[in-house]
Amino acid sequence: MLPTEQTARPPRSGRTPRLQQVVAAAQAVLDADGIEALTMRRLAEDLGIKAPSLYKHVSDKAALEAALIEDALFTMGDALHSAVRTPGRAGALARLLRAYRSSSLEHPNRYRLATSGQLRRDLLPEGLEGWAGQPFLFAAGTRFRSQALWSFAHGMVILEIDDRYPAESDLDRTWKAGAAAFAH
Amino acid sequence: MLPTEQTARPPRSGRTPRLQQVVAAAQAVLDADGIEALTMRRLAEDLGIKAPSLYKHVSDKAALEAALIEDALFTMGDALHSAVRTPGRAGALARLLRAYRSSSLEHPNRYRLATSGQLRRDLLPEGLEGWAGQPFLFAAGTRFRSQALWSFAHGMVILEIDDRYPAESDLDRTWKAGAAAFAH
DNA sequence: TTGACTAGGCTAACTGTGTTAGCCACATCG
DNA sequence: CGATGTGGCTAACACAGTTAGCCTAGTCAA
Repeated sequence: MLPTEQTARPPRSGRTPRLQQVVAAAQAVLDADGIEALTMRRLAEDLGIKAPSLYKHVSDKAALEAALIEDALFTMGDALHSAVRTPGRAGALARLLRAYRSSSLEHPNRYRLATSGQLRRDLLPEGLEGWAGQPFLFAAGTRFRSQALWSFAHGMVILEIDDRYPAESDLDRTWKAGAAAFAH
Repeated sequence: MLPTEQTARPPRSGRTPRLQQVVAAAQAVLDADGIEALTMRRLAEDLGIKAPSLYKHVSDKAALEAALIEDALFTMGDALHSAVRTPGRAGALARLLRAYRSSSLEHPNRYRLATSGQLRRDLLPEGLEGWAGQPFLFAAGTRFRSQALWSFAHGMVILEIDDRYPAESDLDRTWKAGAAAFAH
């Protein structure tokens, strides 16, 4: 998600049907029980096979996670692009933030996987990150405001997912305060 | 780091001398080679003992990590408090952000450990988080602006640590853009 | 001085993790 | 018919955290 210059939506990586089933099962585990539950043995069991058989379809666990990250970035990127595109230019920033918040909190485990820790860019479609972050550049004007806005949005989401805000927090109002700050 | 009402600096947790040596060695591993290098066997080896002996001083690996997190939050909290206290109220926001950025990037592995993922609050001194985040409330005025500002700062730092910005990014200017947005 | 207790080490071993080597059954197709 | 590719299997390895049980040296009270 690095807002740079104009980038087209990159092509999805090719997957065999069986691999697609494996990735789908992995995503189900991730969504249901979190990344620490996503073990090769658990995944294999859900598929009705044994763990070593997974390596007929995936080279690594890292490659499997990269597939999940790819899907997450495509889904989120689509949501952000459509949020920024829809009506007119006015209000694009608010719509972008709403879309960012809702699409990330809808699948918190996917979001955390896709946006935390080091990213194996060599396992992802080239340009995917840049394309997904594109809407921020559109909504914020300059590159710097775009990155600052993204930092704010990511901070909000990841801190909420990781349960870092006090229980009594009114995060709606915090989002509004941030949006107001960046609205000029 | 949850800015709420006024909180005093909590007391450090008590540690036996030997435990303090263990924690210090763990911090050295963390700083040098990252959290994934911090294994019980590696830590024991650095101390010249065997892994099971560590359990004479620490109940869990989680408790060990909690000790590292505690130290990180105290260090960072002190830096933030002193940044906000120093001269006058004017410019407190800019000084706070500078202190946040520099003190976190000074020890990126500590910062990531302390601020990412679920926090075992039951293993930390009560009130530590709130005290450490206190300066944000002072600098931002309202609770909501405080949380939004913290989200921005955390997003900036963690995305830089995790290498999520494009290589050509001028993060100085991005920080300035964010600071300007929150300055009103 | 002796005995109890504590601190702090040790080895052996268990479970769960990712992963590899090597084998085997079946389908497809020249 | 036979070759080849697909997709399973078992056995096994290295390394993770962790536990049980044992041993040694020091401290300290009776």
